Amino acid sequence: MPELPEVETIRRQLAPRLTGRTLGPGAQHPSPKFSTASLAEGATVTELTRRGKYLVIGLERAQPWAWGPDAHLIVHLGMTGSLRVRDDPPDSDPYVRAWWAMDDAALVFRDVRRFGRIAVVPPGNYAALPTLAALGPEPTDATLDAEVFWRSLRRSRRALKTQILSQRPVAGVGNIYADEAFWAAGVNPADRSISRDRAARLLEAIREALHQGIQHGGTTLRDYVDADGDRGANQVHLLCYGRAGQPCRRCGDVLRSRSIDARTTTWCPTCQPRR
DNA sequence: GTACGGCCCTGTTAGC
DNA sequence: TGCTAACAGGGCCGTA
Repeated sequence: MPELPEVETIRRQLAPRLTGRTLGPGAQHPSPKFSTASLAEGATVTELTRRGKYLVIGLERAQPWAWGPDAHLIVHLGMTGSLRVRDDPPDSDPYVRAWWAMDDAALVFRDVRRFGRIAVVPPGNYAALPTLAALGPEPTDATLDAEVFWRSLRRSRRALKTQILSQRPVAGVGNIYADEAFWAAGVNPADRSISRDRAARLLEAIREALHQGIQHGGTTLRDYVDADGDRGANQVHLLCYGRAGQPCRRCGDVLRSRSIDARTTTWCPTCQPRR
């Protein structure tokens, strides 16, 4: 499931292939989650950026939109989404939710479970995407220090993992990297409060987990492929996520699993005691 | 404003 | 073997 490292991997691959190219006519799934993709037709790609798990594709068009000559094509990959430049027409693939012709190729958004999302909006106007509009700072944001992070976590009494998955304290962390970071920091994900020192460790662990994910081209458990259609390599480096019932790599105790906020959560009862 | 539960969606897996 | 139910989960929305 694409989180920040997977989206960043795709962004880096697609940026040189899309920048300056014009998106031609294509097709869209009728769901409102994808149908506005047609608004990008006729536009030229100016840049590819990323906010959290959202890919933000800058567009400009000679014939302006209702709001002006520039727009953002927002792509969220959901759980099973992929965005690729393909040579072959995607007509026969039932899981393609949107595509745009590009000269002799096509930009193709494929998403089996339809948890993904596409939107064309005025630049910076993300009202149609509430989570993006209220997104917390990027993990690399220099203004996000331990103090800021700790104060953000202190504002709520929800489980710490729920807060991290909300994308508010920091952007881009999903279930996999959250489990990895909580384990690395020795913080119990079900805790509802955290000390300043432990918040600092958790923030550092989140940054390290995401950095490692990017270095390995993302994590592929089942569906994720990058813009080349290749699987990521980070899954062999996971130390906690998906290892319930197996021994902790740090202390040897058996890792446990429970549901937090309807997300399967794996943790070590010895390394990550409740506080 | 915050917390929480339910829903969307479909391939895979477990259980009978 | 074949069927059914449970499961996976990011984001959104309605309700309390």
